[in-house]
Amino acid sequence: MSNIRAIRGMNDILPGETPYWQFLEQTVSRVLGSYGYAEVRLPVVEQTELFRRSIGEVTDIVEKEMYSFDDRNGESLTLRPEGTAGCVRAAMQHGLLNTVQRLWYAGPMFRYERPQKGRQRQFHQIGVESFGVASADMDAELIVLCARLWRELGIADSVQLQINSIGSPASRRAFRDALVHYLEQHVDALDADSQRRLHSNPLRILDSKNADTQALLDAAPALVDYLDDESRTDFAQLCDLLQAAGVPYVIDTRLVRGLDYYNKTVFEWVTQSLGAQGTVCAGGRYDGLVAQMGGRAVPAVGFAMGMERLVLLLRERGKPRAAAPAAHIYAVAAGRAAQRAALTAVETLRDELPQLVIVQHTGGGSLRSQMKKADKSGARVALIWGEEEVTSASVTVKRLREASGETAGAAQRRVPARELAATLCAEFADGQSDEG
RNA sequence: GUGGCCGUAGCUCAUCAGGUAGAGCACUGGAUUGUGACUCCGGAGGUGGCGGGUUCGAGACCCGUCGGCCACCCCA
Repeated sequence: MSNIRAIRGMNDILPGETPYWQFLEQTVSRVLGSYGYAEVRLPVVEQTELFRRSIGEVTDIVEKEMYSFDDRNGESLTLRPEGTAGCVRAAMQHGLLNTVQRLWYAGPMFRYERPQKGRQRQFHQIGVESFGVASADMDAELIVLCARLWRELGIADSVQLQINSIGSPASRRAFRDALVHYLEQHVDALDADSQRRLHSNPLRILDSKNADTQALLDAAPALVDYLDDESRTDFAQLCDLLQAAGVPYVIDTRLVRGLDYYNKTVFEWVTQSLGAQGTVCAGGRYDGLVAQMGGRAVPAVGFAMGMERLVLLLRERGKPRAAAPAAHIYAVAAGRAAQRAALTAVETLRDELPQLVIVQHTGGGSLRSQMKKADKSGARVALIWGEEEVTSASVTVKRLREASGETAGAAQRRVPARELAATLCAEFADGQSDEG
């Protein structure tokens, strides 16, 4: 085996996997489309500055996880670590923000992290962003949309919704100061990671996994008590709408988000069945980001789903509905003349019966070995061309998966070439095209 | 960046007190010079992740390194 391997944390998605991805992509595209969201396709590379300014200088992503490099002209570029920044940039650049915009995108993101279950260096997200609506009914729309998506994907039982409000920047600042003030008096009781975060990113201490730290937080100032009136009423409205829509949720007052641009509503869909990386979808409001990037003040909400994590859930739930189609027909030919006849006949067949999956044997070999391939392809019918068929302008049609009990005589017959399409049409008329 | 576990054929794994590797599946040829599945016979495929050390001798022991998995951190 060659020394050249895929980069750590950047995985190949092989034929056994792609049906799950296709099912996911098709379902997402359909559901989002039905809510009036339009797909955008954005560059994978952006100016490094874009991410520094939007995600936040002191976040782990910007500090140590970005794949950055200098372009040939010396400009610093970065493989996007998340999608929102680029989406905002594109919307601003092309003047899409004069009206309400509902957008979505899907694609690879890059973060230099240690791989583990549900986490890799190149991973894929589906992002959904809404611009221009400040009220909580928009937040509700996004969450309800998620809930529908989980139902369509068949994983609704596996995920749980957690929501919170982190308030306006001003109220969060006030809370932050109070929290730091409180924790500074208990520094020694904090775990090492939380001590480090105390001044860099104190809000993150709230969702520390350390039990002692969590105990300490019980007596700490609570984010809820610092919320501004607007955040409070908007959050109440969101809860009310979710209730009306029948979407269950739990309020997690310690839920915060890692990226700087969030405000007000934040939410996460989490699962128990993915190990330590249980967040399958997360997002929130980011009303200040567009202005911060130099645009008008445009309110926005959005979220991102981790496709690898969703695929893991789909796999747990068994076969996807959009499986790769097994071959219906395998075409076999012995000899040069037969090969010519087979190729042209099969091409004609594809014109006449485009819904059939026809695999044409290539690579020669004995008829026997070709038939072995036919069997392994999973095809229900083999078409056989040999000398006799060529001279008599006919084809042998052989059933490979005869239901037990049927007469052996029906298993194989020779039909005139011009009747082939009609014969196969009848053969597959039951509509049961295939089963993996 | 830190920690734990692991690294033998394409895949799943085995072997032994340290004495130059084996099975199943998959692949392939044949048993039927025009026909698959079941069965039978044969074949190919491994520098035992890589490098060093101990030893008369190492896949098995030691060290290093690379890679994988999981966890911390962080996040989708």
